Amino acid sequence: MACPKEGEKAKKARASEILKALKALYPGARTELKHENPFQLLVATVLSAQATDKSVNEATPALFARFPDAKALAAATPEEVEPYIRKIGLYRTKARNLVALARRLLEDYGGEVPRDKEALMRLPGVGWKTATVVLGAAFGVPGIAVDTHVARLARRLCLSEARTPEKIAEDLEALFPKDHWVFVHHALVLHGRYVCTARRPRCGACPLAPHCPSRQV
DNA sequence: ATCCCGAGGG
DNA sequence: CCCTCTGGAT
Repeated sequence: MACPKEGEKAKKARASEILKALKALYPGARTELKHENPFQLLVATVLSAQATDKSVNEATPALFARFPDAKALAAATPEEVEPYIRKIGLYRTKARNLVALARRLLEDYGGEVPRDKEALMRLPGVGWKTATVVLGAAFGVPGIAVDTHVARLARRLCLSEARTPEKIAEDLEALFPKDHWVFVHHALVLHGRYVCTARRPRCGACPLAPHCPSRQV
């Protein structure tokens, strides 16, 4: 659906209303970056592709106890890794990819996670979304990581009509104050997961509906 | 556009 | 049972 014509000023005001509604709706959503262990964050983020965050969170403690860093993971075979990530699904492919990732990390960067977005994206299994998450949560580089949830909501709310994650992120970052980016990202993910779902959005139960050009009655 | 090749949920 | 799941590579 096409978004209605709207001036920049009106759009920004609407974004502000949306932010306010999200604050009320998700008071527990993250507001600050976590500064996690770069390697473990990278692995967890790669694992989250086509997987539920819940399954990833349950699997990672044991995985990192056994393979705490790139060196340990690079020395493993995919078969050794599989048992630790079985419950995540697609585990065969993921185990292969994870070991390949660790080996590249070890060969090209001495086992460290590079802080550069282009370098991160050159790693196997790492695309724009994963690179953005890692730069943010591991190194404190601000940026809205646009995943399928965020992309869908940004477009439904007519906060962006762009198609690529990069462009959508640009639009969102222009609409919300930088110190709210972390919250906006997390809140949109939660909302996309539970209310504004891909298939049948629950517009009737959505507090954002008054500000949403795409709402269904 | 399609594959990946599975667990968990509605 | 069918479908989804915080993607990335081809």
